[in-house]
Amino acid sequence: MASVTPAEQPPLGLRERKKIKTRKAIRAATYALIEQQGYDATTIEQIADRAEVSPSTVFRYFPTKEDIVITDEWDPVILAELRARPDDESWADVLRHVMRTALDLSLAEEPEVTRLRSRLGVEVPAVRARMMESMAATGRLLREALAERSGLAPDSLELRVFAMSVMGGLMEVSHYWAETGHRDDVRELVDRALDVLEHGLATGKP
Amino acid sequence: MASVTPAEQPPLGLRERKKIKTRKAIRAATYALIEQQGYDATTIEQIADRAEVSPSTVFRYFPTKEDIVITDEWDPVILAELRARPDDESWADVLRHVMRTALDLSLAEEPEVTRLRSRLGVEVPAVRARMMESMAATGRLLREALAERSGLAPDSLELRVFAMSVMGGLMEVSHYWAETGHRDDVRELVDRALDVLEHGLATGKP
DNA sequence: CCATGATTCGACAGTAACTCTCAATCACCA
DNA sequence: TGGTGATTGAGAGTTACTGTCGAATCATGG
Repeated sequence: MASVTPAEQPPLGLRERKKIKTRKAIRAATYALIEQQGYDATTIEQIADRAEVSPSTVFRYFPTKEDIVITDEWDPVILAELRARPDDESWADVLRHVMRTALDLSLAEEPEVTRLRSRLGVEVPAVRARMMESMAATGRLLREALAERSGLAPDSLELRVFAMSVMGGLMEVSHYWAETGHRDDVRELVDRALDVLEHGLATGKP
Repeated sequence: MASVTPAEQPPLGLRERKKIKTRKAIRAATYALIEQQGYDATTIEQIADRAEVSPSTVFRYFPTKEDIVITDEWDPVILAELRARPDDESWADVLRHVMRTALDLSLAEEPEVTRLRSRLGVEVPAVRARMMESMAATGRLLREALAERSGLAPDSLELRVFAMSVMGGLMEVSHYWAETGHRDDVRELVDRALDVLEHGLATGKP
């Protein structure tokens, strides 16, 4: 695999490099503090101290406290992956593939963070809220892709409902994963979820 | 119809009556202020003033500002309706019926509020977040009902995913309704959404 | 190598949502 | 009517977040 990393190759100036470093420092500080104190008990001031920046800088990098936790850099990757799938593949298979890629990357790069994040998604309402926002955003991406694939208008009620229902289902997978401490089989969970989304509920009664 | 109103019949004491009045006053004040100033510009203090209570009282009645906007009293009604449907009805029909009842009630009782609420759902992130929370809660109700109906465990991944995906789809209907100023045909929108959720996307290609 | 212009940073002040506490008031019941 | 427990109001405190303003830092052209 030829460099499957989040971002860019352009020769990045010193300024940019510093920015990335601060960004990372803030996120690392946040994760560490949350691990040992919990989310609410962790204040922006503490984060700033630990990351060796001023509180104002923290806000310059992340609009809200929740964003420090949930922001990641996979969206462009996902989008690319989404567009790269063959035209005749069913949406479920496309999603299966895309989700698998995203999960693999995320789990490989920073496994504890991935877990912590999904745990916070169940435990802290504010974080959950922010996650749903970003889920809705991804839903909009998804419906663009599905529009091309299905020939439906991207803003038709049908497509919108469909995309959001898929995202809702996938979000539930994350919660389920966090609640029932399953280990590495998130991907299996995703597969099962996509089966449900594709074929509907397999009820006991016919 | 014999009194299809949110709540109770027991002879309510003066204390209870006052509580209900204050609650209503706070909500009314909030809606009025938001109509004329917008959500963010409206502070709790203003709401308290207008409702002729103290700010602390406002917080006593509603945990957050968003709750003042989105709280309603239909959940018990919905739940009852959900359980009352015949056993052999398909989940889609059950939902169709329940949603229709809820919408009819809500639109009949306070049409402007219903519209405003769904508008705020698109415009104000915090409100949207709170709506999704309550949507998730309703999703849990839904999956209880679906569990009885389908024979699946209420906390099985499959059922959870299914319920949340349905709720996601329905939430999108509300957003769609708010964005495209459709008039009275929310119910038609719901019908179309449920068709999608039941049968999947009707794509252009076979 | 230095001046210039653009960013970025830290410090500070301000707002508003929420929390807690305590004393005063009020509805209910004997 | 007097006691009692619930409800309220006032106030002070915490914290996330916003805006502004010089100072410091850095990329760039001469």
